[in-house]
Amino acid sequence: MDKLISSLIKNFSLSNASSKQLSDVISTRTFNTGDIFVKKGLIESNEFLMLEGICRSYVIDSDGNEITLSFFTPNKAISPNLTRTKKNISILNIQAITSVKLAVFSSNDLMLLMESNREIEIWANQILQKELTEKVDKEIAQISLNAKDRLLTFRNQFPLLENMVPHAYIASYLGITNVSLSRLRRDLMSK
Amino acid sequence: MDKLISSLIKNFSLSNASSKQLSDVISTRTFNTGDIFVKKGLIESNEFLMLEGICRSYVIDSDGNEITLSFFTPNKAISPNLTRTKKNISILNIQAITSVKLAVFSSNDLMLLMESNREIEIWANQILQKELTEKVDKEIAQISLNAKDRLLTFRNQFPLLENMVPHAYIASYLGITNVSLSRLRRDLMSK
DNA sequence: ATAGCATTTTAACAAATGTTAATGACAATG
DNA sequence: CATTGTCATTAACATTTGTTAAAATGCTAT
Repeated sequence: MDKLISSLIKNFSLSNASSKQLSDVISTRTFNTGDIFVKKGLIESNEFLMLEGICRSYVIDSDGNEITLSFFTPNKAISPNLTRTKKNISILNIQAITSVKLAVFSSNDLMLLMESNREIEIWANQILQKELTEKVDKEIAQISLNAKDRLLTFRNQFPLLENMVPHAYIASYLGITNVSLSRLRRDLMSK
Repeated sequence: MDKLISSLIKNFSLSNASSKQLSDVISTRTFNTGDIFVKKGLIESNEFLMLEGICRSYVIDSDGNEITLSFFTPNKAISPNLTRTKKNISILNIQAITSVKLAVFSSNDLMLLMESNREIEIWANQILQKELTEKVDKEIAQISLNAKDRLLTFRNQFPLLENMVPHAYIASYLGITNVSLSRLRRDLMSK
């Protein structure tokens, strides 16, 4: 548990004291490649911090296709519960796409800590606002950039992902087909 | 102010008592067509409820084009402050696209009321969650539907808007050009 | 009413992206 | 080490969407 505390301090920018408080309500969990640990339609009341591995959130569209909404990499928070539930029911799925290690704590415990610890309150609100501005940025990119520029933006944001996760996940994240992604990769190669 | 209270009760599903409490911190404001009353980069700490007219939120992309992110119609809340600011600075613009009448109150007043009145707390959280799920729905539509189906979805969601606001606003909301919108309108006519 | 301006539509063509199907690369398995 | 299955690439063609420019329409202020 010592390692968790130092990781919170170093990678999630929390003070020593706040990390200790948080660690009291945190447990760590591991999942295997492919595990879906948040499921659309089920009650969900936890928060997650990425320690190791890669995850994605996704939904199924009206044609039955999976659409990746976000990727999560180490030392980032997974979207706050508030932004991915409706009446405590999850509106999306979250899947481990490598083996992953997560810090897990209940939204309720976090709420209590936020009330008693100003630093944790600020920290949690920063995570929430980051999530929201990322959503706006993604929306603007999706509307104003063509597929090639969206891929370049993606590569910039997630330099390692393209070689680590199935391209189908990336294609749906970019709003294009697998075939188009492959074509863009070739076009960008030759330069 | 009586009219405001009855509007809150009827159109925003608040109880009589809660409406009264809210109305104590609410003032109404009117704006003219074209007025930009929330500006990107400026401090912004108010919440808005739509009473009359139509508004939109928008940003300027890297090519200098305006991109409409949302439309707001009567008896709906404008996106909560939390979702459109970063460190209390607005990340987008909000503009009246007809003459509008709004109910305005400070985010801080709302926070205080939420702490003392459980019903208002639930009401405000519902507005926030609705905003967030709408964002996810929009993202899914943008990725998984072609332009024609996005237009049909838009018409379903805002039956009157297409005849009331400049098509350029709608086109950027749908992620297409004005010319494409006009073409789709013709294609859909002939059926 | 009309001149002037902004918006919408139309047309012709170019570019981007989707669709389908075949091929290639690679890892897992018997 | 052959076989199978999954994923990525390629090719050919179809469709959608973008671009540019001109024409039509609508709106506003004299």
